Amino acid sequence: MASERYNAPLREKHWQKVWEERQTFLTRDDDSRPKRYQLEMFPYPSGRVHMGHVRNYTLGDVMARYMRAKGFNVLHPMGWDAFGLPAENAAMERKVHPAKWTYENIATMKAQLKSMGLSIDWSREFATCDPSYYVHQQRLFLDFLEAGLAYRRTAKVNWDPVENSVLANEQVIDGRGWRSGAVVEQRDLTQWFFRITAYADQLLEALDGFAGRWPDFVCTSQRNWIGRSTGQLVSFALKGPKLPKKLASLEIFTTRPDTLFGASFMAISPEHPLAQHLAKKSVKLAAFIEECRKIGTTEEALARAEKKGFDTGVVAEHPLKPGETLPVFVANFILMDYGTGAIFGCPAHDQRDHDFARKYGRPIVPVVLPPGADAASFSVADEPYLGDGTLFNSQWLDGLSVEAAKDKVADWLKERGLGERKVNYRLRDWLISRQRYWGCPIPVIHCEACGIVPVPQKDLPVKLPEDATFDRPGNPLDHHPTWKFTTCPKCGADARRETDTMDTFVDSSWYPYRYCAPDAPTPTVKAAIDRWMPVDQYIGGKEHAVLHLLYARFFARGMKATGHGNVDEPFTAMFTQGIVVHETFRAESGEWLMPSEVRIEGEGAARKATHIASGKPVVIGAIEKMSKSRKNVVDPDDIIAHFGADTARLFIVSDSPPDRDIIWTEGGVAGAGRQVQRISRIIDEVVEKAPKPLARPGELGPEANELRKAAHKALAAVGQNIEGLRYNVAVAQIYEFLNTLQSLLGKSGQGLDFAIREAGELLVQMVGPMLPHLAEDCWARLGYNTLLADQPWPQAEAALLVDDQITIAVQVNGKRRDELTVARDATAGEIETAALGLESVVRALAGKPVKKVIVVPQRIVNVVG
RNA sequence: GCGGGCGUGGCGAAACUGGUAGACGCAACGGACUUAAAAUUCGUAGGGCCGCAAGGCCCAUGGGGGUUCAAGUCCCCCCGCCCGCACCA
Repeated sequence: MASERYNAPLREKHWQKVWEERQTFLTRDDDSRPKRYQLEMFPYPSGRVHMGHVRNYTLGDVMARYMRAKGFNVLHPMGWDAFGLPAENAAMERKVHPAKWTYENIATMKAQLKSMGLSIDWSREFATCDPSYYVHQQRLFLDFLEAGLAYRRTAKVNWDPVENSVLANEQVIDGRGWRSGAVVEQRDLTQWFFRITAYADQLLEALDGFAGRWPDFVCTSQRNWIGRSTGQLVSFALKGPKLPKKLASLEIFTTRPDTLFGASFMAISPEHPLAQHLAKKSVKLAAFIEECRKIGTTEEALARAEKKGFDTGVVAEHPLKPGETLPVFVANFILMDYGTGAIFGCPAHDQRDHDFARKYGRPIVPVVLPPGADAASFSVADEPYLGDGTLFNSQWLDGLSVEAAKDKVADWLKERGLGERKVNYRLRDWLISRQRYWGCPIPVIHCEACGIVPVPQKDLPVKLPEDATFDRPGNPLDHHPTWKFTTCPKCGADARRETDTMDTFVDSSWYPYRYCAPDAPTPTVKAAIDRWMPVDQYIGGKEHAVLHLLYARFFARGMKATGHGNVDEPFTAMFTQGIVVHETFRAESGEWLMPSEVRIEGEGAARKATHIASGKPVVIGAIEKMSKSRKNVVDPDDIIAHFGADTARLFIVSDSPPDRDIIWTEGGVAGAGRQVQRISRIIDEVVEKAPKPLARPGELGPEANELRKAAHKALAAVGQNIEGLRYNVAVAQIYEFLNTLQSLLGKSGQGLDFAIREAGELLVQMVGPMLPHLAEDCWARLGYNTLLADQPWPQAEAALLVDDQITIAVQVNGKRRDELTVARDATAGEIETAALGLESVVRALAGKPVKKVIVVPQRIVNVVG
C-alpha cells in the first residue's frame, strides 16, 4: 500500500487547534514537578517575523518540548518588546499612531509565531508598551530613585542626530548610533542615569562562575566593557601663578606607580578644571582647548586626531624627588571621563608618553631594567620598554620587581597622605533618558520649589498622551500642548512633568520576572519569582553580549536591593545563536533581487542565475545576513505555507550547529521537506506491520536485536544532544537510526515486528521536539488517542546501550592495520594474544621483534615493533 | 596593541576525558521503477599509487616543529578568518 503524501500545512493547522483547545501548553504554578524556565529573547514587533526569529524560537521550542517530556513543569512564555523608535518613524512617515502600528504588528507576528507550532503559554503574553506593564516599570524606577540607583545629572552624553535623542555608551558602536548608524556627537545635557557602576565589581566577579554555561565571548566582552584596572591615585603639588586653593594640587590615576621616578611631564584633559581655570587667563590656551573641542565632537575623530599638547607654564613638584618639577601640559588625548582626567607621563615605559616626550623634547629616563639587560647600555630611545623587570634609577625602589615597587610606592604615598590605591572602571553609568515619545514615561515632576518630586503611587501610571503629533523633529512629549503641565504633588504649585522616556532596554531588563506573574498588581510577586526565577536557559542573538545581557544582570541586582527580585543573576545559562545568511543576487543594473525572483541552474563553477521575469543574467553575490536592503530574505510564511512549519524547523536544526551562522538554501529546505515525508512514510509502514503495540516475544532474532539497539542508542544520544544544544548531532543520530529501521522494514525475523513497532513509537517520540506536528500526527496513526505532547520522554533500556561484542582497531607502530572483534569484557591479555595472532600484524611487523603492546580495552590495541 | 573564538572532503558538518578522522546530511555519479518527469529505491564515493581481482601501500584535519606507543584533540612558533575592547593612563 502506497502511503499518502503527508499534507503538512493542513495537518499542522489541525494539531495547532487541538493544542489550543486542550490548553496543552498552559503552565500552572501549582504543579509539583520541578520547574524549568525556558526563554528566548522576545521580539520587537517590527512588522513581520523573519528567519532570525524562526531560528531563535525553534531553538527554544525544541528545548521546551524536550524538557516538558522529561517531566519538568516548563514555563515557556512570549511577549513583545514593543516600545521603540521604529513605531515613531512609522508615525511620521505614514501618519499612523505608534500604538496602532505596534498592535497591528503584534497581531500579525503572533499569528505567524502560532503557525510555527511553538509550545508557548500564550496566557502570559504582554506588550511592554501597555500601561499595565509600564506602570510597574515606573514603580521600579521610583524605588530605584529612592535607593539611589537612579539619579539625574549633567554630563557629556552621546547625541544621535538622526534619532534626535541621546544614547547610552553601550549603544554607540564605533562612534555611531547602534540603530541609526549616524555619527554620534558629544553634548552637555542633564539626563537620567542608572547607577550600574555601583555593581561593577559584582557584575565582573560573577562572570567567573559562568564558565560552561555562558559563551566565553559574552563573558570576555562584558569583562572588557566593565574594564576594571587596579592602580594608584597620586597627588602632585602645583606651583604656578596664583592658583586657587582647590587647584593647588593635581591628582592623577596611574596603573604604573612603580615608574614614578621616570616621570618627565604631566598632562591634563582640556576639560579638566585646572585647564578651564588657566584658559581664563590665557588666550592661547583657550584657543588650544577650543581646537580640541572642535576635533572632539565625535568619539571617532577623537581617537584619530594627532596627539597635541600645550605647556601651561604651571609645574608640579615630584612627590618622590623633592626639588624636581614637571611641566603640566594640556593634552588632547587625555579623557576627562577616565580616572581623574590627569596623568603623569613616563616616556620610557609607555608608548603614548614616549611619542609625546619626543615631540615636546622631554627627557626619557628608563627605570625598569629588563631581565638580563645591562643597566649601563640599556636604551629606550627608540621605543619604550613595556615588560616586566627590575627597578633602577629609582633610589629606594632600586632592585625591586615591578609588583613590589608598586606596593612600596603605594605604602609610601599613603603614609604621607599623597595618594591611595584605587580601582578604576571603564564602565559608565547607564544613561536611560530618551527624548522620544514611544517609551515608558519617567514618572517624576519638576517643581521650582521642591526640585525633583516622584509621581505619587496613586497617580501611576503616568500614561503617554494619545493625541501626540509626529509632524516635526524633536520630542513629541515636549511639543504636546498640555501634557507636561501639572502641579507639584508636594506643594501644589505649577510644575512640569519629565518629558524624557526610558531607554527601551529598561523594558527588556526585567520582563522575565513579569512572566512569572503577568497580571499581578505589583511588579513582581515573591512566590511566583521564587517558583520560576532564574531563567534556566536563555537563547538569543550575539549582538546583546554587552547591551541587554549586561543591563538585565544589573537590573536583577537593583530589583533585589529594592525588594522586587530574588536573584543576582537572572539567566543561569545563556546560549547565543548564529545568524541566518543567504546568497545575494543582483541584476546587471546593480539592483538587488529577491531569491524568489531568480532561477538557478547548474552546479559549482557552472552555476548560473537568471532573472525569471526578464530572462536576463543575474550576478550571484556574497552570502550575507538576511536583510531587507540586500533583498536576500526568505519569508517564513512562504516556507510554512508550502512545506509546513516542521520542515522549516527541521532545516533550522539540522546540519548547522545552533551557535554558528546558518546558510539558508532552497535545496536544503527541500531536503528537510523530503525527510519529513520519509518519516511519515516509514511510520505508515510500521503501522501496516504492527497496528498496535505487540507483546514482547520470549526470543528475539538478530534483526530484532539490532533494531532495538539502534533505537535505544539513538534515544539516549538524542536526549543528551538536545540537552547540550547540539541539535544538529541529534538530528544526525535520528537519521542514522532511521536508516537502520528502514533497511529492516522489508525483512522478517524472530520478534522483528515487535521491534519495528517499538522503533516506530520511539522514532515518533524522538522527533517530537523538532517536528511536533508530524510527531503528533504519527502518534495518532499509531493508534493513540492521547497527545504526544503529553507523553513522557521514553527511558532507554540500559542493557541495549552496551554491546557484547565490540570492534577495536589494531595498530602497528601507531598505524591502523586491522580490526578485531572481541567480547566487551575481554582482558588486555586476551586482546594482545588475538592481535599478535593476526596475519596483518605479523606482516606489518616484517619480522621485527615486538617491543611493547599497548592495550586500551574497548578502544584500541597498538603493537610496537 | 590586549583579550576571546575559529581553521577538518565539492558543501554543511561529526569525532566523549589523546585511542579506527570524515558519522549524518546536501550536492554528484551509476543502476532500478516510469512512455517521460517528479517522487521513490539500490549502489559508489577524501586524495594518490600498485593490482585482472581479492587486496595492499602512501598522503591527508591552515603551515612548521615538539611531547606520546598513539595528536583534529596537548605544548611552542607562524599564516588566515570572525568577534569584543582600545589615545583607558
